Amino acid sequence: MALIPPENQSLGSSGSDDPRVRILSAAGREFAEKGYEAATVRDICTAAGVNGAAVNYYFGDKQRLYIESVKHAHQERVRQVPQPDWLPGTPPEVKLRDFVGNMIERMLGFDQPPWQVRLMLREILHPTEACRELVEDYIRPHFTMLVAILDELAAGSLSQAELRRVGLSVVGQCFLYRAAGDVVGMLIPEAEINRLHTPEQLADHVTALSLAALGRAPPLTGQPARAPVPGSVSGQA
Amino acid sequence: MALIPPENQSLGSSGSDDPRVRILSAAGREFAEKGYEAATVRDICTAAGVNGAAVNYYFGDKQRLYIESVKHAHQERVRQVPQPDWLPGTPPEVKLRDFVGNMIERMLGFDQPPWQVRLMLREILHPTEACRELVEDYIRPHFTMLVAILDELAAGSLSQAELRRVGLSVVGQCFLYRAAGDVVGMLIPEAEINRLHTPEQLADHVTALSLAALGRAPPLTGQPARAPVPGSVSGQA
DNA sequence: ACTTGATTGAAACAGGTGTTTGAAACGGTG
DNA sequence: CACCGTTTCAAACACCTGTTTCAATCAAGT
Repeated sequence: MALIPPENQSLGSSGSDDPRVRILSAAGREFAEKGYEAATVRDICTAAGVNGAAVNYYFGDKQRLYIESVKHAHQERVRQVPQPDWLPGTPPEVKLRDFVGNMIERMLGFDQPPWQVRLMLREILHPTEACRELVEDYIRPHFTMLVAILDELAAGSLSQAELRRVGLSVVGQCFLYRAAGDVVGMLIPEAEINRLHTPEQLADHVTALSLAALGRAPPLTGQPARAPVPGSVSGQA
Repeated sequence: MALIPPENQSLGSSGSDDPRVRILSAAGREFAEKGYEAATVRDICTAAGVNGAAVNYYFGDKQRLYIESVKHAHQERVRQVPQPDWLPGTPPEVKLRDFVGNMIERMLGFDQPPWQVRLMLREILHPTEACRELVEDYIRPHFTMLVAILDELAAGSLSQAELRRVGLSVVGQCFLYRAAGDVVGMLIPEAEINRLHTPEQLADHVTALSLAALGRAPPLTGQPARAPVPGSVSGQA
């Protein structure tokens, strides 16, 4: 009766011989596609090529298997797409473009397995126990980096709270394409999607819009900023 | 054997006497909270105060009940928060602020039951059969209206494709708060959430940022637009 | 009051779920 | 080889699911 599963693997081998990682990988795919309830332990084991009792042997529980698979996918993702790193003195405009491009590539990149992001997306939309770890280890560092870039761009003229709001605006623009990609595909003509909504084009668009909003690039219309219409916005406290 | 359920209700009575709407309402709440698979017909019937066979009697199927409950929630939502309508000659800046405020209120408004939006959100993230109807009846008209407002703001200097991209940027900023609200709550200090992330403040922020990006309001930093740094963005074809 | 149709009710059904069991196979070590 | 803990396997176990059944109940219509 070895209830405590062994931990002594030489690691690194994300191949196919270790039943643990085979189960984790299959579980991630299955959970991402069907959700927690609809994904069955039997299907996962079949896909992993192991016996139905293996998941309980190695993970004890379906719930703990789910949490482990989320963390596994997250770790794989971090390994695949490392955070960008810049030489000192790099202009913040370039940093923003790199950051946005990196985020979009990580969200939409076609050369990477999509199920890992889908799995994390589920966790973001409907948080469970695994979410807090995901935020602290993965999302918060990225967001902090984005806020720092925006701080450089604003040159101290915006408070931390305002910077965070702008950061959420940048993230939101990218996030929509991943989370509501199917609906976006219904709203935009297909030909336009293929031509103008590539990861590169989207990164350019989001960056250009954000820089223009911060006054670090010309407005999208090309026109100079006009005084706002009398009875309109700008109703801040 | 009346397999075809009766349709002849005098309508309007969203009260509690009609078992049909009682089931639809309970089903919407349940589906929104737990998802399609995890929500059980038994719990729905218990919550609705009807017998377990009623859902099959009135809707025939769990799946058809789900579709009907999505449509029901959507119709309720449209009734509760009608689209804004403006007098001719209203400045587009005001229209944009109204539109964004309306969208955020519909997504985040605290005075309304959140389960309807949660249900539609599930459908957007993981579309099923009910999604297409949702897009055509509900989302596309709103998006078309937004694009028209942006067209006014751009004064013809942007193509339809560019306008659509800007529109998605506007929607994405709002969408993030609804879809990833829990994660946003983890990233932003709680005091800041309560003070600066009210629907009103968010609408002001999104509008100001978007107008600034279009050159119809001063940049967020207050600084005028500067020429972009040499080797940076703007790498459009 | 009687009939007729629509609705409700409690119980049962067939199927699939996560999980457990106990024995068989494996792989080193004395 | 015999021994050992570790790992695999097929089968079974409760349990819960959506759905059906069929008798009881209700609300007019005549």
